[in-house]
Amino acid sequence: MPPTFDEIVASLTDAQREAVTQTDGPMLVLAGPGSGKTRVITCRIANLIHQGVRSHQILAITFTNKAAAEMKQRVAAMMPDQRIWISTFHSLGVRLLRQYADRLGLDRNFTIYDQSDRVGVVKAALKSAAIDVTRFTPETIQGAISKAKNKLLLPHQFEKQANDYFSQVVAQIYPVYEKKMRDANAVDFDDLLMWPALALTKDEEMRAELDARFRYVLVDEYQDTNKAQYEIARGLTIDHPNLCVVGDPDQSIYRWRGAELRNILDFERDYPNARVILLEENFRSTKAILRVADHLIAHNKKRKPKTLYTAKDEGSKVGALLFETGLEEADLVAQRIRQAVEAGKRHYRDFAILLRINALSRALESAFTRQRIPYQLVRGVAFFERKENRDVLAYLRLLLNPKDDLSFVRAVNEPARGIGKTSLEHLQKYAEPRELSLLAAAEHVDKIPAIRGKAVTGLKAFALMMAELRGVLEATPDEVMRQVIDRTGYRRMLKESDNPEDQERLANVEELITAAHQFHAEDESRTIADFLENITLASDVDGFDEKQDCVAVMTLHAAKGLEFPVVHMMALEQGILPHERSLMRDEELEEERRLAFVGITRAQEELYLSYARMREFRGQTLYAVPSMFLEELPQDGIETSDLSSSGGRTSPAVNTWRGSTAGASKGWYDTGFSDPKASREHERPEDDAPTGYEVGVMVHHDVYGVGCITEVSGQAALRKIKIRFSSGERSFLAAKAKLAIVQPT
DNA sequence: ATCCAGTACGTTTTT
DNA sequence: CGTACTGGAT
Repeated sequence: MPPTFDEIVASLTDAQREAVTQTDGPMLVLAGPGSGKTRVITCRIANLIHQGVRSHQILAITFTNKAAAEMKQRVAAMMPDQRIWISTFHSLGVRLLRQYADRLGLDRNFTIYDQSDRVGVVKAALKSAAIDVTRFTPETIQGAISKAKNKLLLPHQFEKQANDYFSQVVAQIYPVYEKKMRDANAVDFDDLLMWPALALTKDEEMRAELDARFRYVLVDEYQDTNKAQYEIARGLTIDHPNLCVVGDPDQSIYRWRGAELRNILDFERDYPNARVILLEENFRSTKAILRVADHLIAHNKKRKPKTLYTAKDEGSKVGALLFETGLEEADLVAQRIRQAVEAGKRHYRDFAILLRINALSRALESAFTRQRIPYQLVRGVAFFERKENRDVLAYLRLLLNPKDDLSFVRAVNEPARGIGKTSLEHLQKYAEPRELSLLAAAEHVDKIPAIRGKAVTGLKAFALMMAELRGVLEATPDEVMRQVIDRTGYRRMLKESDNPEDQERLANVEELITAAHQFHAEDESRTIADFLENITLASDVDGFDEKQDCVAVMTLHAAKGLEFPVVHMMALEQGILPHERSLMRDEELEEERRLAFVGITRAQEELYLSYARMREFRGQTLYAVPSMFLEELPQDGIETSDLSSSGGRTSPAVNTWRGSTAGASKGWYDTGFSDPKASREHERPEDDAPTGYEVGVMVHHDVYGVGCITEVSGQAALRKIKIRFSSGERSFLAAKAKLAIVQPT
């Protein structure tokens, strides 16, 4: 029997209850980590409904789709059958843009470009504006445009305040970029916030309409809102200032993305009669963990101090673990996890490994695979970023939005249709002055004399095929996907390829059909367009499934809002955490410290901070300097163990390396020995005695059938090979496995 | 037009 | 170390 609403309210602390029951007027909830923030928000929503507020008058905004889904579920548990609008800022933006498309001068079928699409647009803009900048990468320029948009600066406004050379270059490209976006009927992530924000500040009629519609607005993770998001929240709550924002300045980790800590710090200025509630009691972590977190974050100067406390036990000491190398770190952390599970103390799902950068996950993946430890890498969108999947999705995007030139270029010659670089350039030259999309130009290919031969028939066939496929769009998402894969020839291309990697690509593309099917099965009203939108707006954590019994591996950013019994934070080394690019500026360094704080406060019972003496980086092994944050922890609160293979015997004191070489500022020191590849070269006599087992060779196994070798490692008796069968990947000792090489026919 | 091999290049974090 | 792009050969 679930508790009644009254029982739930009764179980809240005084501060929490006040945040839940004071529903009218502006409210700022400063919620420390683990202080029951989500509980407060969901109870507040439930309470509003309890008081008779209509569910469609409530808008709750979260940071990720996962958080939104969770919140919906928790509200539904208390107040069933209510349809409350809970979404991310970006999803809200999409809905507003589609709803008010006419008013904003947008076509309703716009495509949402992700960052890699945007880089493509910048490249195209550079090309068509004939600007040749070798000094700045398209990525950097894209980043600057993104920043401008976060600040709600349109091209002409940006130009006015472009003082340095870089900004002036960006100012030249920004309007071209915008033109291309409009021509392609595309919007980027920032547009999803910028357009609604500008509309709310400029179109009073629209603003008042929306303000009246959303009587109660709640914003989670308010410390991470940027100017555009601020204006959206503000614009919706002028006539009905029932805005409740929840956040923690100490957990602000998106400054680089335009987040303005000022938004939360100045809330009381914007809403002078705001009620401020502090949630300082932590219900998540042990005293030992909380003390470490508190001590660390106290080193930030630009900060409002607050006291964190918990009624929980002291718990075990926080462990600082030193390893010899990054590889050992991964191996031994994996081993510790496995031993705890095998001893029956823990489940795999109790563990999380938190990393500053994604690149660190490689070593872990290999350690987990070797030790047969189940894990999930929380990097949800990676699957859709594979070339083959992007290709297929490009077809779909082009079908839904024929003006999407970027997708046209991507799809038109994959599989090959004889349309090369020169033909495409001719097509572009024809289309641009005529304000035609590339697809429309392809339909007129007869009028373009410069295009000849195979390219003519190829373009015609492509245009015709797209026209035919457009008729399929009404089918279910999975059926549309299947038709696209089949009728574009994409499946055939992969199937007939003799490159073994293409068989995996085929499997991935087929997985898209399954994904579309599942998407539809969850809610039958969803279309293929919804599917595409969902993919582009998905965040990394969205794919994380805490019910699966495996170790979670993710970045510190992705971990925000989650909690785990045991947390391992890895690579606490200068240059990684804090990241080398933050070392120059105090504000960025403080953000790194907050990032560490977020990581530490994810832990409920046990926390381990690990680092290594040496770390392989970009092919060479460098000495690492322990993170300055380790020195900022209460020394009596942590227990340091040297688990390195040398046991600390041979290593000189870390301090003797400091500040001597050029690498000092970055925190890296050359170890003086060359990269491991060189030494591996010595011990590779196995290449002289070929066994026929090479990557790409097809083999037959008595049990698993035919598979393809994906990896060969080790030598002689220890030579191992990894084989991918249709049933999955398996490793064998080459000497023992009953394998026969299948001769290609 | 296409393919491949060689090189240049860069690497935080993400909706 | 890996990928992405360029320039050469076919």
